[in-house]
Amino acid sequence: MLSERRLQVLRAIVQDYVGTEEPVGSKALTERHSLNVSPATVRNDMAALEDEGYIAQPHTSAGRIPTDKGYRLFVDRLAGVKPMSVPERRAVQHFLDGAVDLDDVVGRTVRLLAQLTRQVAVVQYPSLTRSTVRHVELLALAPARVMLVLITDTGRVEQRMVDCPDPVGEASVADLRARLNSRVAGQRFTEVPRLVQDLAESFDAEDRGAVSAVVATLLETLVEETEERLLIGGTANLTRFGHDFPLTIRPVLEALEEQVVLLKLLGEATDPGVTVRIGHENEHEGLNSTSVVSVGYGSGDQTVAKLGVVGPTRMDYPGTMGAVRAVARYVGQFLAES
Amino acid sequence: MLSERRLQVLRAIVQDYVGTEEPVGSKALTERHSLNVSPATVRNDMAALEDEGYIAQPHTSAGRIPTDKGYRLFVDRLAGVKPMSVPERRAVQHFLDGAVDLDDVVGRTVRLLAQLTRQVAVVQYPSLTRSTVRHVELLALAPARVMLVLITDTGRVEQRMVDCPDPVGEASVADLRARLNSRVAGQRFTEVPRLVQDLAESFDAEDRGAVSAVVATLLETLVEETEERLLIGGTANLTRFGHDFPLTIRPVLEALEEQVVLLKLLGEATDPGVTVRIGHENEHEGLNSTSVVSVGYGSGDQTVAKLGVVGPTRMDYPGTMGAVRAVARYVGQFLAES
DNA sequence: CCTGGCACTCGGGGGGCCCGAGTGCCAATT
DNA sequence: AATTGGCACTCGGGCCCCCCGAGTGCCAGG
Repeated sequence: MLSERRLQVLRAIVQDYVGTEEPVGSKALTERHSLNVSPATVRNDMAALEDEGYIAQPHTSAGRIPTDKGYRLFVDRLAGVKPMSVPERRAVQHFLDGAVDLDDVVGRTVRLLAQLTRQVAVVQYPSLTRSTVRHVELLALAPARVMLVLITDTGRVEQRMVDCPDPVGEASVADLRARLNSRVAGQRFTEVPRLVQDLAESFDAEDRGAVSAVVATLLETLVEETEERLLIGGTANLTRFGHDFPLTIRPVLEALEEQVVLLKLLGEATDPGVTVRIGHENEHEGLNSTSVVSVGYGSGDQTVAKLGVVGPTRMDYPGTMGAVRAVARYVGQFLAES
Repeated sequence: MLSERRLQVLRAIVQDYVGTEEPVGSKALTERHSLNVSPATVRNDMAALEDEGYIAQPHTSAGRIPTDKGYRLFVDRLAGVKPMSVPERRAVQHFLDGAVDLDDVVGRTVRLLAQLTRQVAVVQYPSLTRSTVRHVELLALAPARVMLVLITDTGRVEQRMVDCPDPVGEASVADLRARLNSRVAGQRFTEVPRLVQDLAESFDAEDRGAVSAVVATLLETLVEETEERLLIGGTANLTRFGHDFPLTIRPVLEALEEQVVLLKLLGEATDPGVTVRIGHENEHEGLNSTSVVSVGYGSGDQTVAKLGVVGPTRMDYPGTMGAVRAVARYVGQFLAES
C-alpha cells in the first residue's frame, strides 16, 4: 500500500505535468509543492511509484510522467470534481437559453463544451428508446403515397415516405391516423410494436395493404432512430495535443468520424456520475492516448443521452469533469422546461 | 503573353509538384516530361514565369513551386476536368442507392466525397429558399400550445412549438390547418409571407391571437431555415497536408467549424459548373493555404444546394473537380427520383 | 532562340561536442 | 526505519560547423 505522502507525490506529479506538459523532476516538485521533505526523499517515493507502475520515465535521465494507471488513481482517489465558477455557470445558462429547437440545443451544447474544456466535445442526441410518442401524422401526398411523421416527447421529428401497394383514400388515411394515435400517443417506443400489431386486421380488406405498409414503416423508423446520432465540435483543439502530433492526431480524427465508435464509447459509460476512461482503457486504438470524460443527461431524473469530451490523457481532470457535469445538468434542466 | 511552351512548363511544374510535394527543378522537368528542350531553356522559361508571378522559389537555391496565380492559370487554361472512371461511378451510384432519408443521403454523400478525393468534404443540405411547401401540420398539444410542423418538397421537416396568448380549441386548429394549407401548399417559400399576411383577420376575434402566433412562427421558421445547414467529413485527411502542419491545420479546423464561413464560401460559388477558389482567393484567412472546389447540385435543372471539398492548394485539380462534379450529378439524380 | 558550360548559393543532413537536469545509491544523521 | 546531503553517472537536446549537391543565373557559342 502506498503511504499518504506517496499519494501526495503522485498528485503533485499529475498536477505539474498537466500544467507544464513536461516530465517533472524531484527538485521541481519540492519547490512547487510544500511536501516538507527533501528531493532525495521524493526520489525514493518516485522510485516506488514507478515500481508500482503509476509513473514512468520517458528517458533514463528525465523526470517522470504519469502512466494511465497513475491517472486512474489520481481520478479515483486523489482529485475531486472541481465545480465551475458562478460566472461560468451563469454564462452556460445564458448561452443555452437562446435555443429554439432540439438541433439548436445540441449545437449550442457542443460548442459550449468545446469552449469550456478546450477539448473536443461530443453530444449525443436524446435517445428515442426512452422516449414516448407524442403524435403520429399521416399525409396523403399522392394516391398511393403517404408521408409518415413521427413526433416524440423530446421534440424530435422523423419523417418517412411510404409507398402503398394500393391507392388509399383521404378518409382511410384520416381514419388510420386517428386510430394510430389513439393507440400509441403517449406510449413508450418499446410498447409500440405490441400496440399496433393487429391494427391492419381492423381495416377493410382494400386498405389493409396500405395500413400494413404504414405500420411497417413506423416500426422501422423506431428501430432506425434508436441508433443514435451525435454531434462533434472543437476538433481544432486537437492541435493543442503535443508537438509530435501528426502521428497522434490522425487516428483520433479518424475515430471521431466513426460515429459507431463514439456511440459505443458513450454507451459503455453507465456510471450514474461522471465516467472517465483513460488512455488504453478505451478499446479503440486511435483513442489510446486520449481520455474520454462523459456523463448522461436527461430531463427529470432519467438519462436520455450522453455527452462528453475527448482530450489528451494529460488533461485537467477535475476541471473537465466539473464542466461536463455542469453542462449536462443545465441541458437536462433546459430540456425539462421546454 | 506566354508562349505555348511556357504554358507547358507551368503545367508540368504543377503536375510534378502535386505529385511529389517537392519543389521541382529544371532538370527533373526535362526528364519527366518530353519538352524536347534542354534544362537551360527551361530555366529561362521558369525565370519568365517567375517574373510574371506564376511560380516562386521557396529558397534561393531550390526548385520552383506554383503560386496561387499559377494554379489559377493551370485550372483555367491548362487542365480539363478528369472524368471519373466507370468503376468509380458505379461505386458512387451503388453507395448512394442505400439511402433511406435526406439525412442519410447527405451523410453518405459527405463520406463518399471525402473518400474519393481524400480531402475534407462539405455538403450543404438542400436549400429551402427554392423549395416549396408540401404541407403544414398543426397539432394541439395543450390548450394554449400548438406544434407547427413544416414539410418541404425536398423531404425536409421542421418543427416549432408555438405558445398562444389564449387557449384555442381543436376545431379552430383544424380550421387554421386547412386554411393555411390551402394557401401555402405547393407554393414557394418566398411567396408565403405575402400569402398568409392577412390570414388572422379572417378568424374570430378570440382566435386571432393564436393565429397570429402560429403565422409568426411559420414565417420565422422559413427565415431561420433558409440559413443553411451543412455536414463536414474527412477531416482526418487534413493530416496529409504537410510536415509543418500544426500551424497549417489549426486555422483550417477552426474555419471548418464556423459554418457561417463555409456557407459564405459555398454561396459565393455561383458558377454554373465547378467553381475553384484557390488560396488567397478565399477571404477567410484560415483558408489562405487551401483551395475549395465546389459545385451546385439539385433535382432537375435547378440548384438546391452546393457541395465541395477543401484541400491544400497543392491538390489534384482535374481529379478533384471530376469527383466533385460526378458526385453532385449522382446526388441530384438520386434526389429527383425520390 | 536554344544550348552547354560554369561559378555561385544555400538549405539540410550528419557528426561531434558540451551542458545540465535528473537519477540512483550510499553513508551519515535524526 | 525514515530522511537527508553528497556524489558520480547518464543521456537527450541544443549548438556549431562543415560539407554536399541540387538548383540557379549568366554568358558565350552554335
